[in-house]
Amino acid sequence: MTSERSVPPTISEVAAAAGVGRSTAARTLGGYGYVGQELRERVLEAADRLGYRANALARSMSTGVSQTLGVIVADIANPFFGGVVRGISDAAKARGVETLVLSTYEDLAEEIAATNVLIDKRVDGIVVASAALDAASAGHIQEARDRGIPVVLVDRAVTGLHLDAVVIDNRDAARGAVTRLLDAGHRRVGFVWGPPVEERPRRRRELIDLAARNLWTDGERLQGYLDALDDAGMAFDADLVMVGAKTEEHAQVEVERMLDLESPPTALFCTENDAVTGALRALRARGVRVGADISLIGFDDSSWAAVMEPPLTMIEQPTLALGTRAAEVLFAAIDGESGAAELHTLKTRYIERSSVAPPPAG
Amino acid sequence: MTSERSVPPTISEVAAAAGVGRSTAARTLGGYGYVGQELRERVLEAADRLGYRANALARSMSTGVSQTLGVIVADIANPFFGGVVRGISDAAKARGVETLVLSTYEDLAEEIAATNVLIDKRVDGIVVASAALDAASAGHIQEARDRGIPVVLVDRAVTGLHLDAVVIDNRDAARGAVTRLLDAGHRRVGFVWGPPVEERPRRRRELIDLAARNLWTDGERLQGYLDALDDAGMAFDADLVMVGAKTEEHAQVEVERMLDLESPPTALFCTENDAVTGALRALRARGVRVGADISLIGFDDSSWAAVMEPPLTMIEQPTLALGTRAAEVLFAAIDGESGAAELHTLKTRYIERSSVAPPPAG
DNA sequence: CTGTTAGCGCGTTCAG
DNA sequence: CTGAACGCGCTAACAG
Repeated sequence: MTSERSVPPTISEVAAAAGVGRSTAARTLGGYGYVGQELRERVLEAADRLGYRANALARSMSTGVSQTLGVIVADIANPFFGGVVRGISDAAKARGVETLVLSTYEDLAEEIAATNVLIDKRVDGIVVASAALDAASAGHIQEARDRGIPVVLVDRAVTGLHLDAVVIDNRDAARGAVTRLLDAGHRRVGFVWGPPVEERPRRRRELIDLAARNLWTDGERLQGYLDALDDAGMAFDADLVMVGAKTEEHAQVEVERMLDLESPPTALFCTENDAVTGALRALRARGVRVGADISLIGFDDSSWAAVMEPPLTMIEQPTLALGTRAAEVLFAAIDGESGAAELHTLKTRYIERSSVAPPPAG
Repeated sequence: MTSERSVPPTISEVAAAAGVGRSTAARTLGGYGYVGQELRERVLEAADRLGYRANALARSMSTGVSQTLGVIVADIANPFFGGVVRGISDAAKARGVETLVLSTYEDLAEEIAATNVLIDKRVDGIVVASAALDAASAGHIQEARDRGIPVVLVDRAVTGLHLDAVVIDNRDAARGAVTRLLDAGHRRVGFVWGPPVEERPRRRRELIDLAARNLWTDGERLQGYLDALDDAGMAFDADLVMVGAKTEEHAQVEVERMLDLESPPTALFCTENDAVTGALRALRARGVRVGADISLIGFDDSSWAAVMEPPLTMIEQPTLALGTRAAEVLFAAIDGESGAAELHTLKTRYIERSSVAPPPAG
């Protein structure tokens, strides 16, 4: 029976128990200012005996620092963001800072609400993978900045926002992957995942405009796809790009549609994990064999990709590094050491396995 | 140029701007007590004009309620916990409460540190998937309780701790899965994943003791495996259970070892996602075909399991429900509506696909 | 209905 | 080196 009390002891109680003034106790327990050897020990002993634990809330109130940073991502259950968040919180923990994570599920209204919550909680900084498409829809981010809270973007830069951003080389990665496909001899390469529009853009120009007005990652990857086509002097065929809802189910629908074309794709470039599984469902439904009848390259490597039949060639994103880098940039800003806003681009890794082969003869 | 100030306006400033007393402003902005129609509007207008936003820290200090709950899991990047956390934060958000997530990576020391942080931040409640094996190593959880912070366990109950816990029917699920394998005619069923001991337990009794002294989930699943064997009147063979590090790599090593036995398993029961991929690596390395040469059932369904060749039969865990339920139980405790500690068991779902077949003839 | 007053627990001058 | 006194921004009794 330790008969603990349900209300935690305050620093004053510790001081009383130790027979010293409040501020002497505060100084030793807070680790600042001068305290004599003897009193310090008495305070420590009393604190230990009473089970004293500083009230972080009260401390934050008077210091104005919460030792907490906020992270806003689309979906914490997505392994990609899981990795990013882990990277951030690892870096934060190393600095003695906690991490508050909020999910928005790609909803801008939720993102705004999340930002307000973080502002209200007086976090020391914010890392956000924003769903905002441009500066005009990023007022909430501007507001955080105006209130003196440093913000860094991760995974997705927002065009027009003069802010630090940590992203990967989406465009180059996509271009490289599609080029590999082209080099293997493919002339018909399907692009799987977004943009989320109803009408299929028929002209190259429309598609580029669309890319520019879309989520950073999607747009960049689409541009990379077009780059590769350009490099090879090939025309773009609207029928080979997926449009509509970005879900596994719809990816399947779109790939099945492509397979039914008169001149179906002989290779697929999938820009998301769910795009890969959706495409695989379509291939299975149509009895098309990966690596033999069709080639495939996906984004977001996962352990299962290596045990597929055949093992899938994938582009791996440095999720942890994305997070730790974002945290570093944020800490620099918090410490007032940051200069002009910068775009930090991390490299992806092309993992070659067995899902790419020359197109079937004929 | 909106020329925002970097220090946010306080409620007193709003009151001054509106020409009313602080508490009138506080009452309208805080949404409590009576305020006249006209003054209320003046306050609202002033607050809006100044861009007032309540300081949640200060509010928490005086109310003693932080409107925040803490969640401690092993690894936020693990899709399983990702789902649980999402379930919790969805339920929390619906209640206007925020969620603080901390990862421990299965390290008890980290878990204790995380608990202390949450106590210091005065969260209103804690949900934890604890790595503690018994009440003796769960002192930190007791301490939170002693300080009046409700705690509910999720995914893993801790034997000896008189606390609400929300878990799945691990033992039944394992027993059911292994029974299916046995019913299909298999006599040699390998158990893949844990316990993490050096020496392979030779007797059934030792294994049961081990199960009892291990992580809740692991132990229960192992018991279920033994149950199924008992039901079928079959003897347990120590060579068919994996021991050692719980990693994908080691699972591969252990499965390869099993395949090299004089009498290798004709079926595998994998109790984790990484156990499945590890096992698949081993099968690939040995040229053993799933569904033909060997049957397999895994835990933790994921979208990729459905597109494997053949599609994998899996046990799906209700991750979101686990989270929402844990949150509900926690809220009940916070509201003082909870009775005696209870073990809430959620059902898993057996998803039959094509990785189970009769053992090969011969 | 409204304004005044007193804390919440801690950090931080500022005399002693 | 120590302790008293004030303030952070807000809620909550309390009179008016």
